[in-house]
Amino acid sequence: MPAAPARTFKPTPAGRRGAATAERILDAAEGLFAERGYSATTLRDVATRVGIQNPSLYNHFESKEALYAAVLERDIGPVLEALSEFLLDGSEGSGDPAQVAERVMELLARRPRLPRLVAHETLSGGDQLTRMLREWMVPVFARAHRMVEISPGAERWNPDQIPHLVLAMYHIVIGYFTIAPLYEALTGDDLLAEQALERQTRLLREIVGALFTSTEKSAG
Amino acid sequence: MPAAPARTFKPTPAGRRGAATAERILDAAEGLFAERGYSATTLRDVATRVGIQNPSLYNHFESKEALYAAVLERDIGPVLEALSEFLLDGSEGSGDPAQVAERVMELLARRPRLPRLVAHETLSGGDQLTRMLREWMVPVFARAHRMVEISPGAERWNPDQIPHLVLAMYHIVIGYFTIAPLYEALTGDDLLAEQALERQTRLLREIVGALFTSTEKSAG
DNA sequence: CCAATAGACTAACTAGCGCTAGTTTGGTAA
DNA sequence: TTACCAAACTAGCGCTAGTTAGTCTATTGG
Repeated sequence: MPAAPARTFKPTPAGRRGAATAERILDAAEGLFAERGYSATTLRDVATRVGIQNPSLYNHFESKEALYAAVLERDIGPVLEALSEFLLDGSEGSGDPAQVAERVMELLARRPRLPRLVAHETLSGGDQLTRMLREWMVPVFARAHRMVEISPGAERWNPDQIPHLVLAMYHIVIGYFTIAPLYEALTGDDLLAEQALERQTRLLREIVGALFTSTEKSAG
Repeated sequence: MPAAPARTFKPTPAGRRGAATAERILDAAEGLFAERGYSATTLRDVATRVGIQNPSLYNHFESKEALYAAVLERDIGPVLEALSEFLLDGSEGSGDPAQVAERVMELLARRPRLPRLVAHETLSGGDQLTRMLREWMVPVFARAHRMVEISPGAERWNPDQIPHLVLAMYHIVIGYFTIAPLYEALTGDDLLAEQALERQTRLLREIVGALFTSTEKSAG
């Protein structure tokens, strides 16, 4: 029996149809939190989107904060899991920045709202950032840092530039998903469409390739 | 009533000491809006930071929205002006992506809260983005797009990848300033310190150099 | 079949928001 | 000095937020 993860919220055991409603609530809340951020999202909006009255939310989550935490956990959990699995299992290219970047794009493309949630958090949560985010962010960046250090072409960079380089790659990826709604509003193009996502993945591959390869090209 | 009293026209719309207070209000509001975003910032917080009572704000700004608009305008205006001046006057390197990027870094380093304001806007303002932001964002991106098209090494990119490339550069720059407070909270390092800003500028120069140069190096 | 209960509802509370009204204060100019 | 007025203050209104209490209903296990 695998150890149950620390179930911090969910006051009610949630019966059969209750579990389904909880899921719908999470979907609605995810969308709204991703669009507007925590404080601009009201529970009445969430409830309306679900099609219930707002006090009914309390049958499934004990507070707005708990709902928010549940949304984050549901989204971040699988991504982190898949990512660290990919990184740890020593499968081909798990140490190659380009392939890691590609994998991240793949994972986020399936949860395109997560980057916006993270962006809202990193914007508003300067000091009091969600514990969850703190917990994964530091190790993930540390790992990326190490990966860059041992990548080909690392000698091009000053050691103290590597954190900046990692941040830059992070922002390219997160920023892309984050700006998608605005970009569509301004230009009409959907950055989350399959074609656009492919373009972005290809671009990312080329950028990483251009930055993490010794100046002479060594195709493999 | 006639009796138009001599009343020499006022140099400032607000009285002498009033103008100074308005400036302090703008400073305080800028900080809070940049930290927390619009809806998470209360006028009472702003007033407290200024050291006055919140109704006094209405002696200087007619509403929260007006205050917010004033903050944005005060920050964005000079940057846009300086930037378009640099781009239009045909000074050396005004068509060189690396130098433009450097100039942008310079401008933003002097107003490090502006990127956070913009980030909040682009995150929350999907549909109802501030008019101001809409007005500068599209032309700025269009100009960047054109610059990339005619830059050396443009043949490396598919035409439909160029918008993505521009976005990527945008996100590297904006993201850097945006994440600074969080980064400091997590690592203790201040990304807005002079040294760090220099490192970032150098990094940006190298990244742009690696991406916007024909594969063979042609130093000039 | 009935009692238990998950899960919806309505009603309403409290806190805090943006904002207004009316008053006081202190510097400036006649 | 005195009149004026920008700009501060205190008090509080109306509204909406998150949250709680209590009720009704329909599914379900014994």
